[in-house]
Amino acid sequence: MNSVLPREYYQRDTVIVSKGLLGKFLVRVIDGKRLVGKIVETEAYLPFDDPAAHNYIGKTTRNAVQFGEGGFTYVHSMHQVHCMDIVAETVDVPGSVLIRALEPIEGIELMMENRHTKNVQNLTNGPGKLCQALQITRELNGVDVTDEESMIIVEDGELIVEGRILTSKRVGISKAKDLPLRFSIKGNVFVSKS
DNA sequence: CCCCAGATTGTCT
DNA sequence: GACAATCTGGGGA
Repeated sequence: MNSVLPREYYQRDTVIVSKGLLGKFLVRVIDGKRLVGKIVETEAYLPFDDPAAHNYIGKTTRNAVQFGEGGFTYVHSMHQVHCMDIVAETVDVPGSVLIRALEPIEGIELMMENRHTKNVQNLTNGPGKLCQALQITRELNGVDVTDEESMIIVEDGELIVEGRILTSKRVGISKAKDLPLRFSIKGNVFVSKS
C-alpha cells in the first residue's frame, strides 16, 4: 500500500497541485473494501479572479469547504450528477482541483455494478461518472483525504513529469473557457473525451 | 417564495 | 452534434 499524501502536499499553488495529483491514487473505502483509481485528468479552479470557479461569488454554504485548509473534498451536485474536487492551498485561499477522470485499478467489479456497465473504459472517464462508480455523494463533502481513517483518501503514486502532461482548455464551463487549466496524462485512454 | 443558471451524461438524429 | 432530463443553492422580491 502506498503512503497517504500529507497536508503540505495540498498547501501549494492550485495549478501545481492539479498537475501533481496526476498519477496519484484516489482511494474510496466502502465497508472495508477499497475502490482505487489512478488520477489521469484534473482541472484547476483558481482561488481568485476565476469567473468559472464556485468561489468567485465569495464564501457560501455550498462552497465553504474551499475556504478552509487544503486536503479536503469538495463535493457538489448539478444536473442530478455529482462532481468532486480536492481543495488546494490554505485558509481563505479557495483554490480547488476538479478530479475529471480515473484509471480503474482496484474494486473494478463494484464500480461496474455502480455504473451498470461492464465497459471498463466507461467507468470513470468523467467527473460525474467517477463519482457514481466510487459512490461519492455530497455526504462526503469536506472529508479529510490526508486521514487514513477517511472514506476517501489520496495515496502517493507515480510522478508524472512535465513532458507527459497534456495541458488544454477546461471543459463544460461558460466563463473563462479559454484558460489552459485542464491537465491530463498524455495518451491515457481513460481521459474523458469531450 | 420563485426563478434561474450550472465544473454533466446519455440518447437520439 | 444537439438536446432533454430534472436537482440544488444562491439571489432577489
